[in-house]
Amino acid sequence: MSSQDVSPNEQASSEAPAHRYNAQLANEIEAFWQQTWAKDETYNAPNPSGELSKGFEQVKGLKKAFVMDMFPYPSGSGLHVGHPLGFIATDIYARFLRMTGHNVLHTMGFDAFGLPAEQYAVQTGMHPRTTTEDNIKSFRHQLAGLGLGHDTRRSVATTDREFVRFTQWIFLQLFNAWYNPDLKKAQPISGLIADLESSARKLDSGKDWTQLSETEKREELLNYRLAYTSEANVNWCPQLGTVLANEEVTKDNRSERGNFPVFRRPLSQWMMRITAYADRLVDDLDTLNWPESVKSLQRNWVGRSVGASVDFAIADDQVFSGEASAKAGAINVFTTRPDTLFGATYVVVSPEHPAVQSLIADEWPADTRAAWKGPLDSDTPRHAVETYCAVAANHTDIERQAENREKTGVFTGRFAVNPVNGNRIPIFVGDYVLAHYGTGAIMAVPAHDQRDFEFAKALELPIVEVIKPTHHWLSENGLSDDTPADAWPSAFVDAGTAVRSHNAGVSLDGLKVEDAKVKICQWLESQHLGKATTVYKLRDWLFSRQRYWGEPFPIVWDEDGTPIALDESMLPIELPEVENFAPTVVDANDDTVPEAPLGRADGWKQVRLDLGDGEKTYRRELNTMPNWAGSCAYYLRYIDPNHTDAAGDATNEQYWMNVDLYVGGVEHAVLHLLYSRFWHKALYDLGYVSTIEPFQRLVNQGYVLADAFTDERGMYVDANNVVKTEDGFVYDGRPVKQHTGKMGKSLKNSVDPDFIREHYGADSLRLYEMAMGPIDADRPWTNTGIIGLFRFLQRFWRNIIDEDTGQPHTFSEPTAETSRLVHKTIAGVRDDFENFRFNTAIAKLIELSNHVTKNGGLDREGAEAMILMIAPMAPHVAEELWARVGHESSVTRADFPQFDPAMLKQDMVEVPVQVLGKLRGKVSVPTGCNDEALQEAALKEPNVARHIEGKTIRKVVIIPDKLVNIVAN
RNA sequence: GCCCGGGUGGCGGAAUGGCAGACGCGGUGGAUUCAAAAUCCACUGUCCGAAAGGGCGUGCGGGUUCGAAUCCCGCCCCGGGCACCA
Repeated sequence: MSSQDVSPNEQASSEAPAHRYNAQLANEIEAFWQQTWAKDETYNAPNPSGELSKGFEQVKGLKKAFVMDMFPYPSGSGLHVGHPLGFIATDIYARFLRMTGHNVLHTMGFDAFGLPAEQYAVQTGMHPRTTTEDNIKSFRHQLAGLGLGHDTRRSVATTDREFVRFTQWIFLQLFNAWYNPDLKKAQPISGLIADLESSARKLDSGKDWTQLSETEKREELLNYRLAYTSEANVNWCPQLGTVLANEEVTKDNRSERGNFPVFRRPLSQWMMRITAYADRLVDDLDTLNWPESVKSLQRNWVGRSVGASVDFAIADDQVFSGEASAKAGAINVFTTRPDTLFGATYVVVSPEHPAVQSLIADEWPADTRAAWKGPLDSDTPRHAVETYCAVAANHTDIERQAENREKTGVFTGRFAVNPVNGNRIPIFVGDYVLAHYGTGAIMAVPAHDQRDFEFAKALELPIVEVIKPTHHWLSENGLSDDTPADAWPSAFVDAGTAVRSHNAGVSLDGLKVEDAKVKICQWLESQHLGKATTVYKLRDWLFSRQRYWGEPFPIVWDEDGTPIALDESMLPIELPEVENFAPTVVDANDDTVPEAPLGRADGWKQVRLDLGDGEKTYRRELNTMPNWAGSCAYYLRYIDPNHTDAAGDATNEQYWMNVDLYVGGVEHAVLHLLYSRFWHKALYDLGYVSTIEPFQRLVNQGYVLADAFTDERGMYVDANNVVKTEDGFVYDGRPVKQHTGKMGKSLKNSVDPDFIREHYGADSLRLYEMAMGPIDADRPWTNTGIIGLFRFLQRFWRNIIDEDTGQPHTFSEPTAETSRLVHKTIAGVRDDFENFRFNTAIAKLIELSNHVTKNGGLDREGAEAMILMIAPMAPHVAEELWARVGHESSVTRADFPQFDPAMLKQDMVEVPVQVLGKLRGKVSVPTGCNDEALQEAALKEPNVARHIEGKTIRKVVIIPDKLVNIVAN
C-alpha cells in the first residue's frame, strides 16, 4: 500500500546482533557479489566455435541448455515488480541447470523498436535512439540488481546496427524464396525462375513466362515470394497513422495498441506469405511442450477446416436474358459437410461476392414468394439485391455479427443446379455468408446446419433430411422417426447415417458421415464437379508500417513500380535522419493516403545505384518493418551476437538450438509466437537453422496483480500514496475505492523493485515472487507478504552463521531426524526445480530451516546442502554463506546435492489408522513391519478400539508403512 | 454456442487415489523492551466440548472405491479465447 506501511528494518538498532541478516547486510552482500560475478564473467557460456568459444573445452562434455525469456521493451518508466517474475523463474532454472552439469545459455536482450520511444521523440524532439539507449542502460542496471545471471556479451537489442542487418538479411531470404507446394517447403526463388525458363513449370496465372517483359516477370514473381507486395484491403488506423496486421486488431475493430478505430482500406503493402505454412504451423504444435491453451489459440487462429469445394452450375433459365449470361459459369462453394450435398436446397452468396452482379436476373420468376423479394417487396431482382447489398455495406461487422440476429437475404431471381441430383435450386444473397471465408458462397443444407435452418424457416425454403438423426436426438426433441425435417425444432447437426443420398453414379445411403464424405469427394472429383479442399482463417501477415522507429526495408523501387531487393552486401540499410518523427495522423474519416515519415528524408528517399544494368535512380521503400520483425529470430542473435553475415555460425546454431525453455506472457500466443515459428520454419527450409521449431518448451508466467484505487470520478490514483484508515482507503484526504488489477502504469499501482530491494534485498524479492504461487498463475502482490520470505532468509542465515561473530557455527552432529529431513528436502527440491515448481521448493526449504532452528545440530554436509539448495533462488546470500563456510570458488557451478535414498529410511514410522475411512488414531511401528503386526498394533490403539467395539471386522486394508483402514460394522 | 483454464480457511496457496489445509501473510496470546520497531515462542478451518474426543468440511447433485479435493457422470459459477468460419 503506502510506502509508510512497509516496515523497513535496515536500521539495525544498537542492541541487534552485529551480523544479523538485515536489509543493510543484504544490500552489501548483493552489491559485492554482483560486482564479483561481473568481474569473473561467471555467467558467460562458451560457444563451440568462433569468438565466444574460449573455455568450451572445459564444458564440452556437458549437456547444453538454452533458457530464454521473452525479451522486454525497454520502456522509459522502468521495471515494476511484475516484470521480472518470468526473468527470475528462468534465472533459477538456469542456475539449477548449471549446478546439474549443463552449459547454459541465458541472457537478456531488448525489443527496442516501437511506438513509445517514437511517441516520446515526437513530444521531446529527442532522437528515439538516444532515449532507447538510455532506457536499455537503466534496464540492464535494474536487471543486474536482481542478480540475474545473464551472459552480458550476448545481450543484444533489435535496434543495434548488426541486429538490423540480421533482420534485413532474413527479409531478403524471404523475399528471395517461394513456397514449393509439391515439396511443401520454401525454396530459393532462383529455382522457380529456372523451372519457368525451361517451361518445367507454368505460371499459376496462365501467362507464358517466356513471353513476359522483365517488369512483368518481376510482377509475376511477387505472387510467389514469401515476402511480397500486394494491393489489398488492409487494416488502416488513422490515429496511429499506420496499417496493422490482423493479429493487432481486436474483434471490435480497434487497434490492440491504443484502442483506436481501425478501417479496411485498399492499400499496397508488404505481406508475408504465412498462409503457406498454415498446415505445418498447426501440425507441428503436436511436437511441442507448450501450454494446451496456447496451442489451442494457435490452432484456432489458423482455423483449418477440411471439406470440399463444389461447383454449382447456373441453371439456364428462360427468365434470364442478357449479356451476363456468357460470364455466368458456376458458383464455387466450400463445405465441411459434402456428405449432406443431396440435402442442399439453395445457394447463398455473400453481398460482397464478386459474382453478385452477374447473378441478378432481369425479372422475378413467376410465383416468386414475397419473402424472397426483400423488405421493400422490390419490383425487380436488381432493386432487391442492390438495396440489400447497400444496406449490408453500411453495417459494421459488429452489427452484422450481432448475436441472435435474424437471418435475412434476397433472391437473385436465378437458380443453380445441385450437381448430385440435378435439382434446380434458388440462389440468394445473404449477409450471414462471409465474403472472406471459404469461397464467399455456400450451399445451404437447412436440415443439417443451424444457420441454414434459420434462413430456410425465415424465407420458407424446403428442408430435406439426408442424415438420419440419432434416436437420442429425436426423443430429446419429442420427435418420431418419421417426423419431416421441416417440423424439427432445429437442424440435426451431429453425425448420423446418410439417407436419400443417391443418384445413378453414387450412393451414400447407409454410410456414416466420415465415410460418406470420402465417397462423395471421390465421386465429385471423378465428375470434375468438385474436390476435397482445406480452407483456413489465417490470412497473410501485413508486414509494413508507416512509422519511423523500425527497420527500413532493403528494397528499392524502379521506374516501373516494381520492388527490387538490394544485395546482402549493402546491408544494413540504416534509418535516415529526419526532422520530424511523427507518423501522419489523420482524422478517422480522412481518406488521405498516409505519408510515411521516411518520405521526409529528402536526401535519402531517392538513391542512385547500379544494380547490374547501369546506374539509375531508384525510389527507396519508405515503410518500415513492424515491431514483430526484430523478435522473430532474436534467439539466433543470442547464439552469435556479433556475426555480421547470414544467420550465424552453423556449428553454434546446431549446438544450442532449439530453445529448451521459453518463458513469457500469454499475450503473445498468436502474435510473436506464430510469426516467430513461421520465420523459423522458412529459415529451416532454406537450410539456415537445424530444427523445425524454435521453442521446445513454453511456460506462460502469470500476471502480478496489485490493489488499485479509483477516486469519485473513477480515475485511478497513485496506489503508493493511498493510506488505509479506519474509514477505509483514503487518497489526498478523499475516500477511494479499492480494486485489484494487473500491475502497471495504467492502473497506477506499480511497485518499484528498487524500493523493495533497498528494504529487503534482492534475494527476498526473488523468493517472494516465486513463493506467491505456481509460476503460471496470477498472483496478487502485497508489501506485507515479502516479510515472510525476508524472515526466512534471516533464519536461514542464523542456521549457519553466528549473528554475533559473523562466523559459521561450529558444526555439530545432527539428529537422525535432521539428517533424514535434509535428504528428504534434497529429493523434493530437486524434483520441484526440474518441474518448475519454485513455490513448493521454497516451502520445503522453509520447513527444513524451521526444523534446524528448533532442533539445532547441523553438520558441514547438511549446512552445505542447504546453501546449495537455496543458491538458484537466493544466489547472493548463498554465495556469501558458501564463502563463509570456507569455499573459494563460486557456488554457481558447485554440484547440486544428491540425496541418499538410504537416508530417507527411518526406524519407526507413524501409521494412520482409519475405521471406515475416518482417521481414528495413529500407531508407531518399526519400518517395514509386517501386515499382521501392523494390524495388531492398529486394533490395540485405544481410540480405534473404542470405534470398533461391538462391531464385526469385515475387512482390514493395509498399505505397509502408510495406512490401515478397518472396515467394521 | 464452441474451445482452454479454474473453483480448497480471513488471504496467497499445498496435497493428483491413502493423515485436507504444507509453507507464507494476516489474526490472537506470550517473551524481550521504559516503550515501540525488529526478533523469538505458542495457538489459529468450522461447530459442540473444561478436556479427552466428536460432528461438519475442498462450488452443487449423483456414482466408482475399504478409502475421493483428486477418478467417472450430470449441473452451477468464475477467468481467458473464438464466434453466422459453412
